[in-house]
Amino acid sequence: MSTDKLGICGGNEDSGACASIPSHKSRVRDRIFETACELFYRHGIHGVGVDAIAAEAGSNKMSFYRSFASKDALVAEYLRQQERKYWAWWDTTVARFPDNPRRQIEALFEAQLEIAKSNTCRGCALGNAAAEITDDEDELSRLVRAYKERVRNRLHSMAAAVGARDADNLGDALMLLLDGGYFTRLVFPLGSGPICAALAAVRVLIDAHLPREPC
Amino acid sequence: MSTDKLGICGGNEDSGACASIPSHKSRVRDRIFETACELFYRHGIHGVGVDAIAAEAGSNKMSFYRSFASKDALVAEYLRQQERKYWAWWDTTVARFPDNPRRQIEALFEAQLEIAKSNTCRGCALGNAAAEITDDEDELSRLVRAYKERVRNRLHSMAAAVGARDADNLGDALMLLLDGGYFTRLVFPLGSGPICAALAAVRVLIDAHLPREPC
DNA sequence: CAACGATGTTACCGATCGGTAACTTGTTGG
DNA sequence: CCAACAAGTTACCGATCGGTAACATCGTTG
Repeated sequence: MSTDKLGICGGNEDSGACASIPSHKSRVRDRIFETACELFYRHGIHGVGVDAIAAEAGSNKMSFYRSFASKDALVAEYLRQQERKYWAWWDTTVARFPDNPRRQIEALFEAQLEIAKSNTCRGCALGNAAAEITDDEDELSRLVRAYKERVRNRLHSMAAAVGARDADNLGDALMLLLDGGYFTRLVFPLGSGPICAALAAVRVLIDAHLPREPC
Repeated sequence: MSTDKLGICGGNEDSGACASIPSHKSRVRDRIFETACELFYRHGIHGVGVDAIAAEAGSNKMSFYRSFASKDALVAEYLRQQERKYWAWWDTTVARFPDNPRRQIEALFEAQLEIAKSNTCRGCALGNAAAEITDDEDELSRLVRAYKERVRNRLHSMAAAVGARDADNLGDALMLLLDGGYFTRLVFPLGSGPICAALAAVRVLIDAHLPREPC
């Protein structure tokens, strides 16, 4: 119950491709970071302490603070990586259907459902963080807000590409279905929740926003 | 910045109608409880301590523990009241259109949007709690799960009443839109978020699930 | 007035939290 | 072989947390 990957993220590790980090001086750091990501996703940010992270990574608190300036810095890095992984998943999912915007949208919801069937899935990491980070206008809040706005913009673009009459309206509806799937997945187990109805709703909504051709 | 009501709940206080409580031995208790509900909703459950609740209510921790067995007991009562208020809001909203299931559904989303425009709205109290309560299979988790399942069942029933061919599928789609609205409201300010597109999507989905009549 | 119950006040407890200092171990490489 | 550095270890700090004990105050009621 430890080495399985995060639920909501696509896949590929960012091995080495992350800007100009001092190279391989960070074996322990990487171990701690991966452990922290798993624990944050599973038990929430408030629910995991620095001691627990270091211990679960087979290290200790002092080694943790040699690699991270503070817990907040770690959390910010966690959120940023979640977003990077999310967009990687999004891009590879969409790339399977170039020049077919409608299939791209459907593929996104198909892939979301597939991930939701994993028992390690606990919805959207960034969105869950939004429910925890309530206080001030700090960096964490801005991170989550910017992410959600990017999702919205992308859906608007895809709705426009599919030829919707009111692209923003269709994109917003798609976002409600997407986030509704993530949100309900927190409560409904495995593949039995309302998220199973998302793809059918997506198809209906796209059809309704297309210029008349049926009939 | 204190006496305004909760954002997501309809209205009416449960003045006196709550089973066989020892009557009026609880002036302080009520004050503390109301304060706790506001703070829990605004800052999350983990983000509010017993000291802060008692102080904000003009009392102190010792008086708190004379009225509540523990913080967990208070949280459970908070969640139960949120659900009671939610169903009261739901019932009064729906009751305005008896014998018209379609208008009932639309009215729910209209009322949700109206509440979402309030600046005190932070989405669904029970749902937000689900993102915080991650650990065990305790009472809080069961409370939230039971609530969400009741919402789903009600939407299934309403979809059946409206005459949908696949009522469960339509009800699930409605639930995705509903919870998507709550979830996105955590991040998007006031009435500018994707939730504004919910009602139009609801109408499209209902139409699509009705036995053919257009054309 | 006396007595009682409800409330406020202060001090405290043990646990946990984020964060730091000082020292030791172990590996690597010139 | 020895210097250098990464990592583990232990102990500690102040703050905060949920929760409790003991005592002071106040208002009501008989």
